[in-house]
Order: sequence, then C-alpha cells, then structure tokens
Amino acid sequence: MPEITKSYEPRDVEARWYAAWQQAKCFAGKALPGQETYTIVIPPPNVTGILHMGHVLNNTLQDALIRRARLEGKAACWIPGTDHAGIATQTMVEKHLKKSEGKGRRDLGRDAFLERVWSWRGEKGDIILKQLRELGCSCDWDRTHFTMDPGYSRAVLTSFVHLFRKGHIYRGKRMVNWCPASLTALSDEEVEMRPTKGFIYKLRYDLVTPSGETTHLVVETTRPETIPADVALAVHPDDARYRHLVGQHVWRPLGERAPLPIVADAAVDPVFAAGVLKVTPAHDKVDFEIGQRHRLPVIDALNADGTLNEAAGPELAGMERFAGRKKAAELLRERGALLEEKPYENNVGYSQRAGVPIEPRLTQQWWLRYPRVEEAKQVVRDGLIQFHPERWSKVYLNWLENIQDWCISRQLWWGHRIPVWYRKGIDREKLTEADLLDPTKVHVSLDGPSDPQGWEQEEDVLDTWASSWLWPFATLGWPDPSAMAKANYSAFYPTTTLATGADIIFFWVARMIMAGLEFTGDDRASLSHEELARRVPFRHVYFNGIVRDKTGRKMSKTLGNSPDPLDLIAKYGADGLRFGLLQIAPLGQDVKFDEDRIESGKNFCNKLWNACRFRQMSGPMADNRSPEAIFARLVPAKLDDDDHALLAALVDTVRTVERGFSDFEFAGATQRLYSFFWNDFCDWYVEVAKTRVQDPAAQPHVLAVQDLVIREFLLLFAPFAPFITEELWHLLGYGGDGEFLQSTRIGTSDGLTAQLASLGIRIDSEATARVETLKQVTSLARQLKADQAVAQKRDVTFHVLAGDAEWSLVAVSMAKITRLVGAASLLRTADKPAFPAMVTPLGTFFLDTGIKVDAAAEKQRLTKELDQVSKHVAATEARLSNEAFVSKAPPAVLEGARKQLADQKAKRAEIERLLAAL
RNA sequence: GGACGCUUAGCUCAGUUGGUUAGAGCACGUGCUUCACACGCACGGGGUCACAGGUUCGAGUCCUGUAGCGUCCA
Repeated sequence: MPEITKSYEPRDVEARWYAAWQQAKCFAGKALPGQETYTIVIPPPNVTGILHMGHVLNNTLQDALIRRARLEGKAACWIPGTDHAGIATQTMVEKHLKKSEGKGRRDLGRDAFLERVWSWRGEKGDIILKQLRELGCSCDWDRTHFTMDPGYSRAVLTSFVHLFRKGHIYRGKRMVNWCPASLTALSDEEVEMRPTKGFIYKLRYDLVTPSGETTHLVVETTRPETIPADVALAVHPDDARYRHLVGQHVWRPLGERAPLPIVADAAVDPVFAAGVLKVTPAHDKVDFEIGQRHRLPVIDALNADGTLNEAAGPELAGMERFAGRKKAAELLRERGALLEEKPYENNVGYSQRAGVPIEPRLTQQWWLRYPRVEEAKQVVRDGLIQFHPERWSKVYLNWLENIQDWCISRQLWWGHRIPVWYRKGIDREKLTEADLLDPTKVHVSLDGPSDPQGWEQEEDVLDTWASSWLWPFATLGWPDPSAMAKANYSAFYPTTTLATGADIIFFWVARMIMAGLEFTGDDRASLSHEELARRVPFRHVYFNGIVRDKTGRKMSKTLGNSPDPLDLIAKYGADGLRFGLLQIAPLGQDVKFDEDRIESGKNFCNKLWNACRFRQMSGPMADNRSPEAIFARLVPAKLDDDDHALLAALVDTVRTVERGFSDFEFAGATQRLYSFFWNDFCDWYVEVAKTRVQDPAAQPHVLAVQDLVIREFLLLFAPFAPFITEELWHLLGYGGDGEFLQSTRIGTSDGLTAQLASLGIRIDSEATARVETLKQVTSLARQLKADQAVAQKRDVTFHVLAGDAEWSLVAVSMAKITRLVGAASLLRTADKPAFPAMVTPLGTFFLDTGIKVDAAAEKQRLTKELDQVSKHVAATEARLSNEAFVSKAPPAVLEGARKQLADQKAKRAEIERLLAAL
C-alpha cells in the first residue's frame, strides 16, 4: 500500500489517470443489447475556439452527468466534436491572410482560399478538444465529429435536397439582414438589437403643387443618407391632417431631384414624429413592403460593403455610410431642407459576429420554411422533452408561435456549398419559382448533374446552424445506414440530455428539435405520440447559467475579463475548478465568477486527501475491494451514537445527490457533499473516533465504518472530481489492479438503507439526537474556555451540575468530551462552585481556571445571556397563549413549541440562580 | 411596449411542499505549529430576508403592487 503524501498535488495525478482511462477505453460508448443508455452530444464549440469559463461550466456538467450514468450502470456515450463556424473562421483566416501576405480571399480564388482554411484548421483546430481533456471530460474521442467532415457534409446536403423536394426551400429576392463587414446575409437570430445614440433629422419635403397654405411636409429620419433612394412619402389612411394630400407629389430634397408620390398606408405610425414616413424600399423592411403594395420602384443607394453608390448622387457616391450620413445632413442644411437636428437614441440591429450595424438589403437568398413546427411545440408541451428550468419552454413556444422563414444562404466560401446547379447561360435574376422546379434549368441533388460542364453551381454556402441542427443524429451516422449501424444509432438515439446555454435556445435547441422530428423517420405527414417520442433529439434540455465576471458582465474575449481555465487548472487542479464552479452554479441562474470559490474547491480536495491519509495512518488497511468485505468487518453490536449519526448523514447525502441528478440541481448536491464530508465526517466523526481508534477492541469496527463512508463518498463525488477520487480509490484499495472506479455500481439511498438493515442495522434517530446534544455541549464548553481566555489550555477541569439522566450521557461520553473540548477532567458536582459557568443541555458547566472568578465580568456575561433567553421565552409564551395558534397549528409544531418553552424556562431559571449565587 | 429572472451577512450564494432563535463559503476579529490537513483547527462579531400592502394561528417562502438590476422578444 503506497503511502499518501502530505498534500494533494493534482498535476501528475490528472495526467496519469487521464492517460490510463484513454488507454483502457473507459469512455467508449458501447451498449449491450437491452442495456439502458445515456447519450449526450456536446454543443460543438468553434473549431478554432479556445476554452473559456462558459465551456468549463457547460462541459463539467455534461461530464458529471455522463460519469454518474456510468456509475449507475448505464451505457454512457458522450459524443464530442467541433463546428466549422462559417463567418468566424473565414474572417479569422482572411485577416491572417491580409496581415501575412497582404492578400484578400478573392486574390486567391475559392479553391485556394479553402485550402488555406483547411490548413488553418489542421494547424489550430481542435485545440479546444485537447483542453477539454485537461478538464477531465470523458468524451468518446473515437466518435469526434466535425461539421465539415465528408460524412457530416453529406448529411447536411441530404437534408437540403430533402427539404427542397418537399417544397420547404425556395429562392427569392427579399429583404435580408446584410452584414457590410462580412459581406453576407444573416438570419434574424444573428442580429442583435442595441440601443444606439445618434441623431434624428427633421426635414422638409416641398410639395410640387402647394395646396393652399400647405407648402411642404415634415419628415423625421435617422438616416438622411438614404434620401436619394426615397421613392415616396407615406401617411396613415385615417390621418385627417394629410388625407387631402394623398396622390400629390413632393420634391426629393437630396440626390436626383424628382417628384415623389404621397401614398396612404396603414403601416405608418401616425403618432411617431409628424406621421409622415419617407419610403425607401431598398433600405428598410417596412418600406419595402409599402413599396410592394403601392408598386413603387426600388432605388438601391448602397454597395455591399456599406459605401454609398452612384444612385446616392455625385456628392455622396463612394462615401462610407456613416460619413455619408453627416455629409447628407450638411447638404440638406445648405439647401434649407434641414429644419432641426437633435440627439436621438434608437434600437439598431448589429451583426452579432462582426459587431457592426447591419443593413436591410434586397438580395437573392435561399429560404427555409421550417418543418414540423407544430410537432416541435407539441413535444415540449406534452413533456416528451423536458426543459430545466421549465420556464424556458415559454420562451421556446413563443418563438415558435412567431416563427419566420429562415434565410439559410450565406455569401461565404467556408461552409457547405448549396447543392444547386444552374444551367449555364441562364439569367439567375430572372428565375421564377416554376423555373426552380424545372430540371432543365435548375438541378438539385446530392451529387450534382451527370454533365457538370453544362452547369454552374450556386456560390453560396449554408448557414452554419443549418448544419449543426442535425448534430444529435448526424453524429450517429445519419443518413448512412452502415454508419448508423457502426455508431449504434438505434441504441443511442434519441439522446438523453442536452446541456447548453439559454442564449442559443433558438439557434440550436428549437432547430434541433424540428430537425430531429423531420429527419429521423420516414416522411409521413402525421406523427403519433410514440413516433414523436422516437424522433425527439433529446429528452432533457438543461440550461446552464452564463458565467459572468464579478461586476455581472458576460465574460468575453474582447472584454478580457475571462480568466484562462488552463491557468486555473494549473493553480487549483481540474477537480478544484470543477467542484468550485459547480458549487456556485444553481439551476439556470447566471454565475458570478469568484476565484475564491475555486480556491475553496481546491481546499476541499486537499481536505479529502488528508482525511484519507489519516485513515491510512489510523490503523491497518483491510480488504476494501467490495462493500461486502467492509460490511463483514463492521460489528452491528458495536455501533455507537456517532456511528448512527454518521450513517444517517451518509444516507441523507446519497439521497440529496440522487435528487440533484434527477432534478438537475447540482449546487445542492455539491453543497451537501461538502458539508457531509467536512463537517459530519472530518469535524465530528473522525475527531470523536480518535479515542475509539486507540481501543484495540473497537478499532477494526471504527475503521470499517470509515472505510465504508469514504468508499461511498468517493463514488458520490467522482462525477464532480474524477481525478482525485480515482487516485484515492486505488490508494485505499477499493479497486483492484486494472479496475477503475467507474466500473463500480453506485448504490441508491434506499439500497444502502436496505443493505444496513440486512445486517440488523437500523438508523437510531434518538442516537442521532444525542449526538446533536453533545455537539452543542462541546461547542458551549469551548465557548466558555474562549471567554475565559484559556482556549489553548488542555488541562482545565469542568465541574458539572447535572441531573442523573444528563450526567449519564456525559459520563458515557467522557473521553470524547474531554478530548474535543480540551479538558483534563469533568467532575460531577452537587453545589455551585465560584467559577464562570455555562448552562448547557447536559447541565451547568463550571470552568475551574485555577484563578479567582471576576464577579463583575461574570455578571455581565450571564446578564446578557439571560436577556436573550428571556426574550425567547416571552416570544414563545406569546405564541402559545394565542388561542388561534393552539387550536389550528399541527400537533407536532405545538409540541415543539411547548418543549422549547420548557427548555428555555429551565435555562432561564438556572441562569437566574447562577446570578444570585455570585 | 410584452415576457421571464434576480434583490437574504462586507462579498458570492443556500434556504425543497409556509412551522422553533434565517444558514454556508470567502472576507474580518481573537486564540492555536493539539501526534491528517495553516489548502488547517477552535471561538466570535455581522442580516428589520429590496419596499408597501394582503392571505394565514404563523410569511425569507404564497398573492398583489412599487422600485432597482439583468436577459429575451417586439
């Protein structure tokens, strides 16, 4: 048996065990026929990303779930992988290319550029997967997937072709969110609304034909640079102020001088500004719709990169959009059209990735009408998928209620190129919906046309999320039957739990559910309850909180407020980091990161380490390889009160951890593990057992109790701290050679109770209560010593004035009390010696310090205590004299209050007697 | 504007279905190198549970409203 070192040094322990686990293929997702499975697919991080605190929290939770599932005997499978992250990765490589070679992607051309991205990925990709190993994540690495892998890509294209043939996908020139930095369209979900400070400009549009006294209309806008693209003014049809002007014309105040019609449209808000809206169909979604309704022309004044074009007029053409805005305002002022300019704050859409304001822009894009929307609502409403916390289902359902078609095309090169080919020479701008379905004009298939020279493939790629929504089943081989068989799809799908942040509930959770329902079975219209249950991608969704810094800000690379998890692992150990973080991560609540808590995680590991070390020093190690072997050494007849109290606490802890996993309440579980081991076991049991361990007759039994408790604790703690538990498991001989902790089956609280019962052990609640009393007594005695400034002296004598019942408990616990309190002896006394005293549940303790009592100080101390007790007596008496309370409160509560009153009164009387005797 | 969440000790947070005198860790003060652990041990100070009403014998807990903070949607 190797000796345990003085302090826990995580570094080599972690490296050693991780290597051993991998070597032994501990993480392989293998299911025996009929075995219950537990599957998790990792929310794939960006292939070029690095680990941040959010990943640590999210993946620690997944690892805890999967490790617990293994201990419960389930076939656990955790599938890792990465996401190609279209925009992010392409932008990164483009920047690098610009910096190192001064070239843009177009200088290289599509194929050469993609080669660069692949080599970048080869070089820098998957770092994060290595970092997850440092954290201890037990993923089945042989199943690692990447969304651009050939098999996965084929799944993505299969889904496109399927949806196209079903009529869910169409192409159209529509308003999209255009990112002028990334030069691509974005989906609504990728646009973030931010309150933005700017100006609002009050402008006059002169009537072509003045109507009576009215010579002009007043329009307010935040975007004067778009005036050259104005094609009309609009007013509300019911707005009496303007009704007579509808059909008349105004002059466009900037750009090409032209008459613009005044139209009536219900989309105009008559309350906003003066109730007149300038209509710029190319640059605003609402304006576009108004334009459609009134058959207005479209003038596009912006280039793709956000600069103004010739349509903006010679003064503005070529300018960047924000510079153009200023210039436009100046020009309008010079012409007398600008009436007022005032600061204004409004919500502006920003590209989430690039951080710049997006432009509504009219472009040809591919759109998806979501499949299985109704079923997606149903599976959550019916509980086939449970959200934790449940409240997120409301957000989810609300989004599905208001769902909009999804713009799935991206003007990028890095991604899955859309499997659509156009007949060479065809004018794509003029393709109609019917043309799209005409195979002589447009070809849509997995493998492309048989005569490729006659066709040109669509340049656009798919939105990254349009690939990752297939993750829960494409990682299990879908749609290739042989790959599915190899991955054991039938055993592992549907997956069990998805752990993720609520910030991607729409990007991911909702879309994965729709994809699962649509793709994982045959193509029938209506699905039975059973069929839905077979198709859902997961049964539970656990939303972990967002890790924030101390001031509550989201941790991010740009803010630089996120500590590097690898530094934290180096400083506190992976187990310390994991355990510390989970302790402050309540269900679905954001986590304010506090490094002190991580330190506390490390300290706990060290405490555990030393307790096990002390066990080893306390006496010989015996056969620990099975619970039966330990139970065999345990002598039921020798169980004392402390054994009972400890076993009761153990059963309670097992139950709390069980509930923690079933309800996804991890903070409660980790806190109970902490208090059980540190307080119940180390602070009390191990201390009181120190005297029993000296007794050769009791020693084997006491050590057996300790061996049992440590064993159970290691099993409970292992999912949270896999390294230290594995190490101790072997150091204390719980596992044989070549066996790992995970191959042990963890018991339930009921099982443990039954096992104890089979040995004739029933937890004695009176014994537990006596231990509680002793804890109070030792604490009060220590308090008395500290008050008298002799806390460090261990040779003091206590004289105890107690009744026979109280004294018998003191007498039987003599050795424990003297040891815990630090006293030479406890002597029973019949009178009141002139020493400082403390009233305890086991009688009045007088402390003989060997010096004369300071009567004044003693009086002050006792008076203070008397005040306190008297207050409680008064409060309890008041409650009990309330007739309504006595008649309505349940008997147990009533009895409790009566007993409390009696105890308090006795204590008060005793203090009064002490005071009188001074 | 709508939805959801949060507000408990100096800080970070527990507090299950309402039931004794509201807890923990950190920080703070005092004393301890006591033969596992100073990454530790003992003792202590510190809270009108955001505010105002209501239900109830009894509210940190349930209901209504208010304020502040945060998130999402429009």
